Amino acid sequence: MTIDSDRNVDSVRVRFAPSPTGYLHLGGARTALYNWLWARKRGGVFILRIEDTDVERSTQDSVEEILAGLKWLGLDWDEGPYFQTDNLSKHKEAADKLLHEGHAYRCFCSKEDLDNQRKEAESKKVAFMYDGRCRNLTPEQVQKNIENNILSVLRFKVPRDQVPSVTLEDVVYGKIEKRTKDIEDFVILRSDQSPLYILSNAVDDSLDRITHVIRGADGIANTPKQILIYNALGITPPTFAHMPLTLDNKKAKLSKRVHGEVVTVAYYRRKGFLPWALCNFLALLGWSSQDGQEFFSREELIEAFDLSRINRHNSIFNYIPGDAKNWTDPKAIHFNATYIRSMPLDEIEVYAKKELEENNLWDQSYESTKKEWFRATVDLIRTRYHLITDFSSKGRYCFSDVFEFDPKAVKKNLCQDSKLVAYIPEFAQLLDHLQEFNLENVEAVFREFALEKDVKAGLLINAARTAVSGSSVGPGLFEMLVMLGKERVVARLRDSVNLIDKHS
RNA sequence: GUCCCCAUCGUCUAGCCCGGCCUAGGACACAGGCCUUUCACGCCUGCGACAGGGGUUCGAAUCCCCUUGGGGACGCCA
Repeated sequence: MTIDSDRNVDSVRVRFAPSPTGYLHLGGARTALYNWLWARKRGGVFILRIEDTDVERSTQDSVEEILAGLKWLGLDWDEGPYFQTDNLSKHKEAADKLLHEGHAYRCFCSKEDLDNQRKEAESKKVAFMYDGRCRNLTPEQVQKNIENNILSVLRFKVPRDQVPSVTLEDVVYGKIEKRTKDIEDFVILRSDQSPLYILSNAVDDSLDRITHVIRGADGIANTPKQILIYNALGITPPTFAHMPLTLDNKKAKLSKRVHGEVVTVAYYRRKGFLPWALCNFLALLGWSSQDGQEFFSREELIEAFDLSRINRHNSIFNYIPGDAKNWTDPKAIHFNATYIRSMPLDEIEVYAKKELEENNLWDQSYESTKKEWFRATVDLIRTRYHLITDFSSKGRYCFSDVFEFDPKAVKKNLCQDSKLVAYIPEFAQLLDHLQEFNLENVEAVFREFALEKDVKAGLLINAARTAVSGSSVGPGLFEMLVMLGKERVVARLRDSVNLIDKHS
C-alpha cells in the first residue's frame, strides 16, 4: 500500500490534467488510465481538468479530441471537465498573497535580456540560472519602475537560507531530494499578470482537493518548486506518484510531432483496436501485477492495480516504422488479437457490426432472420484476426460477393494444377446436388472426389478456399463452405475457373 | 553545462526494500517441431539478460562506492 494509505483511505481524489495543445497520445492515455484505476480502486473521484492557460496554443479541437479519446477508452471521469482558465482569479489571488507575504517579488528584467544571458551561458557551456538581481530592489525602486511602466513578472522567492533542501517521498521513486540552491527564482506570473502552469497547477490541485498527483516522471523537476509554493501558501501538498516515461525505440520521448499518428489514441481507434485491449497493454507499460497476470478485465485490473508496483525505469514503445505487420508495438497487437478471439461473442459482435456498417457490408437481417448465422460467422472468422477492421477487409468475402482475390493465392491454389479447370466445375456440381449442405456431406464430397480422381484432398481444398474467399488463409474449409451456404459456394466455384484461365 | 532520476533477455517485465529457494521466472517477437486442407488459431521445444569495475559478506541480480550508458528537467510552454 502507499505511504499515506491511512490518511486518504476514504477520500482519494485524482485528476488527469492535459493541456489542449494537440492530440490525446499514448502517454497521456496511460497517465489518465493510472489515475482512473487508482480512483476506481479506492472508491475515489477521478477529475478531468483541461489546463488551457497557454492561450496561444490551446484549441477547442484539441479539447474535443481529448474528451473523445478518453470516452472511447472507457475512462469515465466523475468531475469536470474543469478549465484552468476559469480559475484565473484564484491563481492571481494566490500570487498576490505570495507577493504580500514576501514569498514572491517583482522582477523587471526584460525577456530579451534574460534570453541573451541564457544564450551566453549556453555558449560558454555553463548552467544558467536567474541570478535574482531583482530580489532586493527597494520599495522605492519598485515603485519607480512601475511608474515608468516597466513590465514586470512575478517571481517566487526560493527560501534558500531557511530551507536547505526540499525532500519528497514519491510513491514510486521513493525519496527525492533537491537542494534549494539548485532551484531558481521561477516565474509565477507573466508580465501581463497571467499565471503560469507551475502556479495554476498547484493552486488548482489544492482547490480540487487532489490527494494524489499521478503524472509522468517529466513532472519530477517541477515537484520541489510546487512543494515550495504549497508551503508558502500554507497548504499541505498532495502525495506524488511519478510514473516512468514511455520512450520510442531510439529512446526519445514519444511525441506526435516526431512520431506521427502511431502515438495518438485516435489512430488505434481507426485501425481497429478494442479500447480495453489498448488500456490493458498500456497498463503493463510500467506496471506489473504481483502474480504475473497480464490479461485483466476492467474489474480485475482495478482490483490488482497498485501505485506501489509501478516500476521506475522508462519503457520503450517498440514499434518499427515502415513495418506493415508490426505497425505498432507487437505486444499491443497481440493483446488486441487475443481479446478479439476470446472476448464474449456478444461483445465482439457489437464491434463487428459497427465495422461492417461503416463499410456498407451490414445487412439488417443479421439482427433478425440471419442472427444466428451472423453470430456463428463472427465466431468462426475472428480466431485469426488481429484488428476489428479485419472483419471488413479479410472477412469481406463472408458479407459480400464482391471481394478481392489475392494474386498469390490464385497462383498457388488455383493455377497450381491444370486439372483443376476440369475438376472444379465437377465437384461444384456435386455440391450443388447435395440435399443437405452440412459439414459431413460437404467434406464427403471432397474426400470422395479426391479418391476418385486419385489426387490429394488438399489440392481441391486449397483451390476451393481461394475460389470462395480469395485468400489462401482462413478458417477450416468445410466450416467456411457451410457458413457461406451452397448457393454462394457453387457460384463462386464455377466463377473461379475464369480466374484460372486468366492466369494460365 | 547544471540538477534530478534510471540501469535484468531484441521489447514489456518478475525477482531487489527484508542477500542464500536464481542453473534468473513469465509475456511478446523470433526459430524449429507437432496438429492439419491453409493460416497470423492451438500445443511443444529452442534462442535469449543481471552494463563494467571495486567493495561488504561464508554467500550479491539483490547492500555500498565508482565508472559507463540512458532518460528527464533546466521557458514570461504545459
